[in-house]
Amino acid sequence: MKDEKKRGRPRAFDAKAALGKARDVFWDRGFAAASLDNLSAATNLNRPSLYGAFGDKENLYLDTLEGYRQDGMDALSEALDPSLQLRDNLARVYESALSIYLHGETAARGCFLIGTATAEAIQHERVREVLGRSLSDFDGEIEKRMRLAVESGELPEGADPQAMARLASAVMHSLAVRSRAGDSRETLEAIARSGVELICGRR
Amino acid sequence: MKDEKKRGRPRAFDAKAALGKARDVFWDRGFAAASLDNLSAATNLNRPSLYGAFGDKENLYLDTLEGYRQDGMDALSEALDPSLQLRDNLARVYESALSIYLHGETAARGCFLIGTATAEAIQHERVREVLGRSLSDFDGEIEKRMRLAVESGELPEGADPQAMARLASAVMHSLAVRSRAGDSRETLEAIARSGVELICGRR
DNA sequence: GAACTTCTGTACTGTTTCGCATAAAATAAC
DNA sequence: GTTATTTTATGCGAAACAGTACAGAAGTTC
Repeated sequence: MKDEKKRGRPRAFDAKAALGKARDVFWDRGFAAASLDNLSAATNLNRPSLYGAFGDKENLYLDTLEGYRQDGMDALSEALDPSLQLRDNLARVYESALSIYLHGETAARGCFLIGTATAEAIQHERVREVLGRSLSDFDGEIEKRMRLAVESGELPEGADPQAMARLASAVMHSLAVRSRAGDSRETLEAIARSGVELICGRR
Repeated sequence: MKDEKKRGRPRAFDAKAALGKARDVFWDRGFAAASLDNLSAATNLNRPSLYGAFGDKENLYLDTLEGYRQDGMDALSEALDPSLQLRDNLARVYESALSIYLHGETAARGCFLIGTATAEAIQHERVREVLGRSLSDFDGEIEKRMRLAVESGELPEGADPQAMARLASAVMHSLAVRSRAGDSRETLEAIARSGVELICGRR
């Protein structure tokens, strides 16, 4: 499927790597403030190459958002390994999120989606669509794990898996915002810990 | 203090009203995508008047952020009336937030700070500062109420007021993001309700 | 090897951007 | 009324912007 040799001159760059570089530019500057010159410089691609591969700026941005969403869902599924306790699952979810948001302890970038797509969501319907879908997919994946936890007795019988999942997500949304606002790793880790405690009960 | 008649030609506009109009533009479009033409049209002010009154675009934006922060703190203090139960306090906080975020049921704008300042926080240090201060002031105000609740026995003795306050804020951060992502009022109200339940216990 | 197809680099276009220079208008102080 | 001071309106200007035309380069297919 993907190795059908297309004829004509082949690409001299790796589209996936270029998307990653472009994503970093959007992540730092937001969609509106990122210029095609910025993107061109970061990817080492001329504007015509960018257009040829990804379409216009909005399309390129949507592609980076979609990639981030996918990566996030993969990390989430991994963190929610049902052979572990729910409290460990949640702790892993937050830890994995923070490792992305804090980006190596130094510059805090927060969540790419919440940090940049939120701003564009009003004016750009397709951005709002990706953002909304990302949030609800995230909720849904956690909800599945919550449902298991109710069945297995990890959570009390009357607990509402959907509500619990949304609150677990809420803690992550808060980490996303706060890390971009400059909060320290210690503070964020403390919030994650107390979130786990509140949802799963004290050990 | 404020009525010292300055000489020279007096202003033909109400600066506070103009700030409100400018804030609406930033709220919809974000800082970077809002042009001075947009702002000038919305406020009915020429660009030189805007510059004279508020300085450059970033300064104007910072002023609108600061005003929003103030309004938010006022609304928060009012909602946290300590003669009511903590659970009613929180419910009022979320209700008041949603009334702003949803803006009359139709167009969901979310939170002005979280929806727009987050995007600029990396590149603009002064924006990050206002955002960080807003978040921590909010936490602090709720924490005061939580401390009272522990003293009065509304919360169990061992409860950590700071942690509880940050989690209460987290629910609001999530409402802020989700409303801008297009979630329905019903969904958001359900999340607010289960947040109150989780923090204050079932009735 | 010839023909065809696709990609890359340069350079361009027309628009939009922010911020300001300049001059006229409106008030206060004298 | 005159002068000083501040605000308005028009409109400029230099830079940045997104997107593309075009020509040459680098492959594939036959």
